[in-house]
Amino acid sequence: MKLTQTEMAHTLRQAGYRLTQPRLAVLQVLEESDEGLSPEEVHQQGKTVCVSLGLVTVYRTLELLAELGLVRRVHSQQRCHGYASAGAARHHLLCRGCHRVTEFPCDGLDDLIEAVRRQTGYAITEHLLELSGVCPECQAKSA
Amino acid sequence: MKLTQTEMAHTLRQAGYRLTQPRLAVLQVLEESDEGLSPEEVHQQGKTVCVSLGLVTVYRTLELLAELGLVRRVHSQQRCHGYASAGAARHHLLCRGCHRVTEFPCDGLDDLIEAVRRQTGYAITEHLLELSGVCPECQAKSA
DNA sequence: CGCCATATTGAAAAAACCTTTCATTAAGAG
DNA sequence: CTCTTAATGAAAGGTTTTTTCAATATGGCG
Repeated sequence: MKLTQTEMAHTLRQAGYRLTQPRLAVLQVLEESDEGLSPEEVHQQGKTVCVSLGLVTVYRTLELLAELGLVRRVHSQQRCHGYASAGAARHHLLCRGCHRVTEFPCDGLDDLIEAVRRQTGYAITEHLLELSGVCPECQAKSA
Repeated sequence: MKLTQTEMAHTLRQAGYRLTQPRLAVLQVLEESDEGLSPEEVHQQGKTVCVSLGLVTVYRTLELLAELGLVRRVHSQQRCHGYASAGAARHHLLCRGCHRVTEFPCDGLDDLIEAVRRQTGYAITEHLLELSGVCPECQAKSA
């Protein structure tokens, strides 16, 4: 279920931000698309809604919307360049404090994936599960 | 459980690649680190192992190692710039063919997360689950 | 309804990041 | 040890992202 532009606009106002044409344009583009878009793509499409829309504003708006949870970052294997040593598993646990990357045993995911395959018809070949939070050491430090 | 440099080196040779100083340096850096590293960071640390190591080689080596599964890409919320409209869920299903991003109902993940919390002591606040594969339409097209 | 304070914008410039090219080097088969 | 060629590093080229700053438009207030 997708958020409507109106709901998104409401959230923006609630958080004390102005409801500007460029922001509305970005919201509309994202709402209408069911692909993951790059800033450049949002910019191109957004200009059909708000002619003067600048790329810089797209960057700023996307960041803002992501902060407010109206938009999600999508991570493609093509475009991202952060690396960690790989063990057997492909499941990461990130610590927001020390940025450590751990891996964790991951049971029960296969069932979930099988269920999604049945429901959607997708042939699922890869998965990425990243949990993030605060590790015990950093919890202790901040206490 | 982390792969040792020796095991990694073995895999490289198996796949028909040469075992070069720069590659060993990158392997060693990644093995010794338990953080997600950027190419630049790998380069800096790698130069202490192989003085002549060039940044270009780091890029090439990381890509190669990722292909061989010796290294994983880690997706930080800071560095990546692909976006999609956010619905209620934070679970993406990507199609490799048409790059569509769908969301899927995700049951059973909470149990998994709770289990990880118990085992590791992490306070887990966020998660990202991305499945990727080929959607039914694209499967039909390529058949 | 129109004015004003200021958050927001867009353009340009700067910085960071990533890729391509190509002559040189070094791995490893023989 | 020699030779073939994969692999390297430096430089140049191209993108992508961020910073800066004057101009603009939003929305509260009269």
